[in-house]
Amino acid sequence: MSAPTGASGPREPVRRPARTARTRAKLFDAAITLLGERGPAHVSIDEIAAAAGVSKGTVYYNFSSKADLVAKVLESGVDLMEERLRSIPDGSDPVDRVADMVGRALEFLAEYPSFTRLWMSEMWRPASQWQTELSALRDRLLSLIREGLQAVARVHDVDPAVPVEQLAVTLMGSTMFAGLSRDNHGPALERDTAVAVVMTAVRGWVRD
Amino acid sequence: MSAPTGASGPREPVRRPARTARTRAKLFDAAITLLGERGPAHVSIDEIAAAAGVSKGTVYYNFSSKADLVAKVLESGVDLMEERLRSIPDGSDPVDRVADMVGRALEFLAEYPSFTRLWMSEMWRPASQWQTELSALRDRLLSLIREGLQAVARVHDVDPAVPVEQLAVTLMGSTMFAGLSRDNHGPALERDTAVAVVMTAVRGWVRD
Amino acid sequence: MSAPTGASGPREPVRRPARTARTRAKLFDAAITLLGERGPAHVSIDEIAAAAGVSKGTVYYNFSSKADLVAKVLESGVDLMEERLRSIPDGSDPVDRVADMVGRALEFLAEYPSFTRLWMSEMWRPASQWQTELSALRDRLLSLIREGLQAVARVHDVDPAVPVEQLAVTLMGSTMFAGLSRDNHGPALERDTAVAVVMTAVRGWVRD
Amino acid sequence: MSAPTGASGPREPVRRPARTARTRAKLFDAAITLLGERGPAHVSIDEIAAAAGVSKGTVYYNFSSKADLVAKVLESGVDLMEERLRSIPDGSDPVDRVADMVGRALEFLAEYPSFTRLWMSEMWRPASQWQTELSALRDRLLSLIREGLQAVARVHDVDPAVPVEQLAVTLMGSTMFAGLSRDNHGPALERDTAVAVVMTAVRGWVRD
DNA sequence: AATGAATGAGCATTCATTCAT
DNA sequence: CATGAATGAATGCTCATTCAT
Repeated sequence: MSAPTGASGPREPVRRPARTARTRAKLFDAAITLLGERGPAHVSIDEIAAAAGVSKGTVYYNFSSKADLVAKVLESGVDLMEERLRSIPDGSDPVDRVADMVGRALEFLAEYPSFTRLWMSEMWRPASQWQTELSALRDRLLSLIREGLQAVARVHDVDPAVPVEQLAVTLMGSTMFAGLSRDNHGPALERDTAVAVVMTAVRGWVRD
Repeated sequence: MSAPTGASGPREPVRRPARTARTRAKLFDAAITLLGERGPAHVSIDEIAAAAGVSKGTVYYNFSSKADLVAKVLESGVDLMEERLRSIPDGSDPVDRVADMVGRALEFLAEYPSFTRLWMSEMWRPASQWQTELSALRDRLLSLIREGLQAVARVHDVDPAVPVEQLAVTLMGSTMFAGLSRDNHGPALERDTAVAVVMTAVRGWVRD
Repeated sequence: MSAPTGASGPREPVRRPARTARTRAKLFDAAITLLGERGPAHVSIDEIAAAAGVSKGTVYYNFSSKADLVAKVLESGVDLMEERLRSIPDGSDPVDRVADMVGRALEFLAEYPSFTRLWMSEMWRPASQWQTELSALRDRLLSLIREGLQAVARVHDVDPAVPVEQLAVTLMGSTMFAGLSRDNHGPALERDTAVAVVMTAVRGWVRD
Repeated sequence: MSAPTGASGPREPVRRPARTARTRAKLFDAAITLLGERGPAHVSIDEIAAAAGVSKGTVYYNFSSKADLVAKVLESGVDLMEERLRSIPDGSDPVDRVADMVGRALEFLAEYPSFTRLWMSEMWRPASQWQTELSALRDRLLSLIREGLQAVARVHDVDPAVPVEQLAVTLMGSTMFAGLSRDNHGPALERDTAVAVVMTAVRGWVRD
């Protein structure tokens, strides 16, 4: 299973970037899987290096520290997820668009269960810890959801007692728990059913 | 702030000298805070012992291993939360009872933010890891929610496309994310508003 | 050869100090030898532990870091040397007392050649590095020499163009180089001859 | 401040492209400073390369190993110092010539404090270590001093109890300590005073 | 002549765990 | 009950060195 190397792209216009890019991709792949399965603390750099087929030194040549590697992996995962959620075609009813977002998110979570677990367990740590702004990553996704909900609020009559901001947070929670639960119990749950379950909240919010 | 040592229940032959009980309480307190703040992997037994004001040996006199300590802490937290959620008076409309549960859960999460964070990041780990049945703990809470929802389904017309089982999972997700978010952003969000936000899902489910 | 564990003494009145004291002594012994022979950078903690017959962890149980160990070794060596130089009986002519000091210093250097080399190579490092005040250690010895010279100046007519302060520094240099040289070329050089050579400077200073 | 690259002499076939020469000079400069400040063990090739503004590979293109670089730096420093001390005009009283040597040495040490510190801390290491013959370097300087002293002995009545050989060693020690001390305490000490202090030993030796 | 990516051995340090007292 | 000294396996990280380009 390939890791969400997403937005890394052709970053440096240097002389021998191909080699580096390949190395990094291999590391991302290996890292995401291991980190997600056992959690950062229970995976050693040695293991990641071995899984990626490079030497330990190479990890440190490409990432400044273990924390940096974890952060970069998390970041690239969120990049990729965001990209997917952003690419939803305009036009349909805002509620359908939110449903689409939820569906795509669930797909993504099913595709990268390791990322999901990793993201889940790091997400709410006091921001300081993995120096990257985990909260910034979180906020990027939350903004996306919020925007979707705001679009809904613009064309529908919604419960004014429910702050969009907060609804976005709970929606994110529902989606992630649904995704993790699906992963845990096998593909028992249809994608559409899962979406329906999560969307229940949106339907309860809209009062038309 | 004291840790949720509460419901450890009459697990051990009660006539354990008082000293032990006090020692354990101190350890639970210290452990819960540190573990929640930084995650089990980033807290050493030394630190916990120091924070509890006992020697390292004492930790091992009272718990068989670090994993055991973490498991016991998690377990006692879930015990306490469960107890609180169970003690909801009968009689009112099932929807109100679910709302009450959500409210109490949010209160609990606010009271023990460290436990919340710890629980959150361990919750979805492949069950093997901390040998305790993390999933068993999860299921105990999920059952509670499920029962609440089933009671709702018994007296209300609910969306048949939404499996109660799954709705319970997403409700748990919403609640925990709401709780964590509240903790992160200060007490900005009123308890009742938070409850309303989470309950949106239930309202969307009920079709009366 | 035993290390200059000197002033460590019965430091802590704790419960089981004997074991600790013995462990530390073994470590000092092993450390001084290895550090002096190859320099701190070329001796690993593993080696020191092995030479002392303890485990690596024990080193860290007793010293907070490698730098700390080096610093403590240096300190205890200087302690011991100072002690020896201080114990010179009063009464004789100040010049003889200085000669006595030089002689004892040379003896000490011959006794602990490893310490000598270590001390020599660390002595003039920019004070910051081994956080201990290396310069403080240096100054302790310099003060001793300076006092000896001042006593000389009090009863003899000395060259006023030569600051005592500076003469002390050069005397220290002569002595250490003489000591190292003696160590390098075997015991070829008699103690008394070596003293005479170093004392040449004092004799040139006194103009009676 | 430029490093004492000076006397590297006509070692390599002179028609080495200018580029190499410049590269080496930059490396010498960077190396001398860093090595002196922190000691060889605490300076990495990366740092030296960076400070010299070249890539790491370039260091290895120009020097066979780190030890080689250190050795070459040391060697070229001693070369330069020796050159300066040799160029003292004949004619005057041998004692004055020795004083002149001491003065020039002190000047040199003040000019290249980094070299001084490096030289000082490596000087007395068991010869094996930096495979260069450190002792050979030392001996070159000692010979110079010895010759100066022998000239003195030829025209003056000197203390026969003091072997010239040994006096040379202590003179070297005095001079280096004086130099280092001057560097440490700022230029507080006049050159001439410093010379006078060191020369005290010679004056004590001459009995006219 | 120079570079930078990759390497892997080496090392300081941490930490759960044991055990004699 | 409790402690603190000791352990040793595990691990993050550094760095001299190599080599294809």
